[in-house]
Amino acid sequence: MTPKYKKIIDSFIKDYDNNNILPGDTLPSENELMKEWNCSRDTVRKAMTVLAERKYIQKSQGQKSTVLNRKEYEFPVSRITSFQELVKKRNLNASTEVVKFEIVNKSHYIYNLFNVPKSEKILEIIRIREIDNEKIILDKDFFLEKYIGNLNKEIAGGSIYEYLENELGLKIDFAKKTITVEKPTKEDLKYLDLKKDTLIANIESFTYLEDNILFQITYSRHRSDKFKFFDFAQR
Amino acid sequence: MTPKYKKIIDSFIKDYDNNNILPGDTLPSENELMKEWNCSRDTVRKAMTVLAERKYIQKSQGQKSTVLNRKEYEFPVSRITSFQELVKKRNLNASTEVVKFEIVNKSHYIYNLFNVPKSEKILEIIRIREIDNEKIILDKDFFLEKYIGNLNKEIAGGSIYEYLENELGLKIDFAKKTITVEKPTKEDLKYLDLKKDTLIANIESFTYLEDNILFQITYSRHRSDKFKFFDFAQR
DNA sequence: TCACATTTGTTCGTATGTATC
DNA sequence: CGATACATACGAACAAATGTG
Repeated sequence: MTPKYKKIIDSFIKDYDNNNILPGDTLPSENELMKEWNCSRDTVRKAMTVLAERKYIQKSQGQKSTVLNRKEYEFPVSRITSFQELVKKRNLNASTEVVKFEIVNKSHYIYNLFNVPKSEKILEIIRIREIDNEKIILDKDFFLEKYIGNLNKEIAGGSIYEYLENELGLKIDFAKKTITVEKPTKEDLKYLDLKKDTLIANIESFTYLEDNILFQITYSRHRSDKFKFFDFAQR
Repeated sequence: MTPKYKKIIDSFIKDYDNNNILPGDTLPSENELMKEWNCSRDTVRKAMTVLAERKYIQKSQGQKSTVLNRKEYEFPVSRITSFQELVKKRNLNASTEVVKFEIVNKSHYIYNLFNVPKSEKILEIIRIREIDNEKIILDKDFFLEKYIGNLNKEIAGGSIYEYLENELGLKIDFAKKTITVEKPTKEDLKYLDLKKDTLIANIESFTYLEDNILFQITYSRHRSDKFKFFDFAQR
C-alpha cells in the first residue's frame, strides 16, 4: 500500500509529464488540495515539500506555489541515470558491446575498495559504448555478486539497472562520483576510437543501496572531446 | 526566531562536528528526544528527516537511527563551495589574484545568457588561483550588478560569497553546472602555468538565488592534470 | 514459531505564527 | 487593516518493521 502523500506526488508528476500541469501555473492552495484529495493538511504538505525539493514547484510563504520548468533542471549524470535511460531520453544512435563478463580472480585492489573478504565473489563487466558509430565510452563495472541474481551477458548488453530495479527489486540510493582527466591506458587504446592527443575523462562511481551498502564500483571512461557532465548543486 | 526543529538540527551538527556524537552511535528514540527537547514528535521527526537527507544519520523503520560517517560523503564542488572555503577546509597553500574587475560593455553573448536587457549592468571579474605556487585555475565570473552592492576588487581578492551572504544577506540556492574538457584559449595560456599537451577542464556554473533568479555565471577553468571534481548523485 | 514491546512511518485534527496581497 | 496562504508546533492514533523472549 503506497502512502497517500506518495500518491499525490505520483499524480502530480504524471500530470506534469503529460503537460496537464504547465510551468507557470499556480497550484491550488493547501486547503483546496485537502478537499480535492480528501486528506489532511499534513499529507498535502508532505507531498508539496518533496515536489519542491525536486524542483517541480516553487513554494513561497503567503503565496500559492508555482510550477517550475523542470526541463531546465533535469540532469542526467548527477541523478544516477543509466546509459540506456540516457540513450532513450536523448534519442541517441547508440549501441553497447560487452567485451568482458567474468568473476574477478586476482585483483587485491578491488577487494580493498569494496572492503569485503576474498570469499565474496565480485563480477567484472566491461562494455564499450558506441555513439554515432564511434567507440567513445568504456565502462568498467564491478558488482558484488550476491546482490545481482542471475545477471548475465545478454542483460548486460541492455540495461543492467532496469534488471536490478524492476526484476530484483534492488533499491539504489545514491552514488559518490569523482571526475578526473587522465592519459589513455592500454585498455582505452585497445577498445576506443581515440584521436591523437585526446585524453580520457574518467568518472569513478561508488554506488550504494538504501542501507548504505556499497554494491557497485564503476569507471566510466570517456573520450575527452566528447565528454559532457551535468551537475546540480545546492548551497 | 529560529524554529525549534532547526535548533535541534543545529545542535546535532554542532555536537557532530565536535565529535560529541560519533559515527556508529545510535540516536535516542524519537520518544526520548521529545522529552529531551520538550517538544512534540512532529518536531523531532522534522529535524531527523533533514539530518537523514543530509546523510548525518541513517533511519530505518523499527530500529533506532544510527550516526553516519559524513566525511565520506562531504563533497566540495557539488555543494556550491567557494574557493576560499575549499582552501580553508583543505588547508591549501593558495592565493588569489584579481586581474580584471569591470563592467561588461560589449558582449552580446553574456546578456543573452542572463536574459536581461542591455540597460542592466553586468560585472566581470577574472581571478587567477595559485596553489603551491602554480597558477592552476582561471575563474571568470559575471554578476548582475544590482545584486552585489558595493562589491569591490579587495573583496574579490578574498571571499565574494562570504560578502554576498553575510554582509548583503543574499540567499544562494542552487547552481547548474556543466563540465567539459577543452583546448586552452589565449586567455588560459596568458594567465595560467600550462604544460605542453595539458587541456583545460571547464566548469560552467549558473548560480541562482532562492527565487530562481539567475545572478551569476562562472567559468572555472582548471589545468586538467590538477583537476578533480566530486559529485554526489541520488537515484 | 509466535506473541509482544519498541521504534519508526503515515495520517488526522487543531492551533498559532508569519508573509503576502 | 483584514483575508488568504504557507510555516511551525502540539497531540493522538494506527500501521509496518524489527528484535526479543
